[in-house]
Parts: sequence; C-alpha cells; structure tokens
Amino acid sequence: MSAKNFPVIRRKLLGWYKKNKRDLPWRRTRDPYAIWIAETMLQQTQVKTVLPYYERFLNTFPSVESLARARLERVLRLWSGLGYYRRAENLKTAARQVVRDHGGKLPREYSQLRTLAGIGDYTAGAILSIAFGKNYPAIDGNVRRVLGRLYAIADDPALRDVAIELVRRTQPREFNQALMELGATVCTPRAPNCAACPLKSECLSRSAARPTNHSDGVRAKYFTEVTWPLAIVRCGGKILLHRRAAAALLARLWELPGVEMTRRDGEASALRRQLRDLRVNFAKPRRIGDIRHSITHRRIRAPVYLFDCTALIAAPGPRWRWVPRRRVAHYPVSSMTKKALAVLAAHETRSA
DNA sequence: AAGACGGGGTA
DNA sequence: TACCCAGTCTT
Repeated sequence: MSAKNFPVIRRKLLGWYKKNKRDLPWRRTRDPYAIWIAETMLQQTQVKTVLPYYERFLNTFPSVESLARARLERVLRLWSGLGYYRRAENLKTAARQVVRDHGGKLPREYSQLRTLAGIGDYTAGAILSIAFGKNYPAIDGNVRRVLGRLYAIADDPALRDVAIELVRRTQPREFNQALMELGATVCTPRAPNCAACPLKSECLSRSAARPTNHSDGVRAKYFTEVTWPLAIVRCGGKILLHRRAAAALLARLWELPGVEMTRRDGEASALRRQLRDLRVNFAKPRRIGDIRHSITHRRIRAPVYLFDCTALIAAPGPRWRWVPRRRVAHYPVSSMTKKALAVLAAHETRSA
C-alpha cells in the first residue's frame, strides 16, 4: 500500500471534479434526509431517470417525519415507474425506525445506519461521507470500476483497502462523489474516454490497448420469454384495476388484469377465462397494440386487448377496483401498465 | 454464494 | 434487437 500515488490521485481527481461536476439537485443540499432519498433512488438507477422523481418525492415528503406518517400507497405512487419497489417500502419502514429510535434524525454511526431497512454498505458510506463529512468509502459500481482499472485490481477486499486509504485523508464529501462522477461520465463501462481522464498518467489499465474492465464479477444471465396479455376493461368511463400481492413481483402495485404465460398461443382465450371468473360481461375484445417490456430476467411481450363492458358490476373483490380514467394516474403502477395505458390513449386518438 | 428484484441505457 | 448495468435483501 505504498507506491500508489495517493496524494497525487486525490489532488487530480478533486481538481477535475471541481471543474466538471454536474449540477444535480442533491448536490445543492446537505440535508441528510434528502441525501438518503437521493442515494436510495440512485441504487441501480441512472441520474437522468431519478431527476424528476427526486424533486416530486421531496416536495411531497420533505422530512423524515412526513415520510414516516405517510401511507405506503402514496409512497409507492411517487415511486411508480422507478422500479425496485422494495426500495420505497424500505424507505418508509426506515423512516419509522428513525423516528422511533433516533428522534427523527438519521444516525451518524455506520452500525446504526446499517440497521435501517434498505441501507446497505454502499448507502451507509454515502450518507456518512456526503451528508456528515466522515471519512468513509462509498463503493458503488462506478467506484469499483474506476479503482479496479486505476490499480488493476479485481478482488473486492483489495479494492476496499484502496478506497479506505484514499478517502482517509481528503474531503470525503467531494472525493467520493468525484470517484463516482468519473465512473459515470469518463471511466464508463464499455468505452471509457481515457483522453479526458485526469488520472490517465497514473492508470495501470491505460497502457493496455483497450482498457480492461476489472470489475466484472457477476454475469450469468438468462431470460425467459413471457407472454403477458393485458386487458383494458372499459365500463362507463372507468377501467378495472387489480392490486398485486405484497410478496410478489411488483409488490403491491396496481395493474391491468392479465395472465402471465410461458406459452405464446391462446392468449386471448386465457384472458377471457380470467375475466369470466370475475363475472364481468363484455363485448368481443379488440387487440389494440403490443408492448415489449423487461423485468429482471423476464422478457415480456404484452398484447393489449380492449374489452368494452356491457354492464357495470361491483368490483370483483377487495383487490379489484373500478377506477375513473383520470384517477388511474394517481395509482402506483409499473412501467408496463403505463405503456399499456399509452397504447389505449393512442388507440383513442386514432379512432376519434 | 446465488438468486430475486425494474427499468433504461448503448452498440 | 441484443446485451449491459449493479445495491440490498433473502434463501
């Protein structure tokens, strides 16, 4: 751990960051709560995607207390389309923990942060360094890639040692963000822009003809093809929605009635059977579009069928609801549902 | 140690 | 279109 040029790396990286950092809303605050929300949203999610969600979330729930008091349904609605919905549930659970155990203030100790739902090693380090200015590393995928290339190391313990040493004697708030910023904008996964890199003369992977990615550990991915026909059941200006189970994929989200199938054929009849069980009377369905969507290891093709109902019946059960068209936007739904509703809107425009 | 969990990016 | 990305929790 001696010949690693730590002071030079720190100085060059911080200098680069001061000049090149993006102006992001969570960089204009030191509120630990706001930083916690941002870091949670940014897990597995790109900055560009997070931006509108972050603003809305903080406007609606400006404090730990307001989040702790909120109904989960409202939290999920603000998360609708962002993915990994367990994060929203964990945030609300953790907010209650913070109110109950820490007087509504985020704890400043690593071990206490780690007991909060949804806060793992990375997020704890990010909060400690960015919100509280403590000299903790915050090792996310970007940092792993940047340091992996810079020092040509692949194993996690060694990477961690370097990250700890680097952040020990610097401004942790700026330095950790600088490392991540470099990974996100310059030292990118597939085509790093080495010419623009402030660390190019120190980088051990730079001499290689093509910069090597030392951080690839987990791969192994297989997709299952899924056909998931969706039914838009229209009745007197309302649409039928169903709420998914708490333990399932897309937990607790509302959705259009549908059938997840591994076979490709018989989708229309499968949908009709599903609706027959609900005792909804409908005219012959029309297929109005087709959606493609991916959820973790599923690749989904979702044909969208429009059912016009002949008589409004009571909701088929507690997890079913007839929702006025305008109100649908207020329900927590997945991106697949949003896409299907966009198909309906396009269809109505066409036939108008 | 391995798998589940969304959605959007790039080539 | 095909492939890539990557924190936390659970099993």
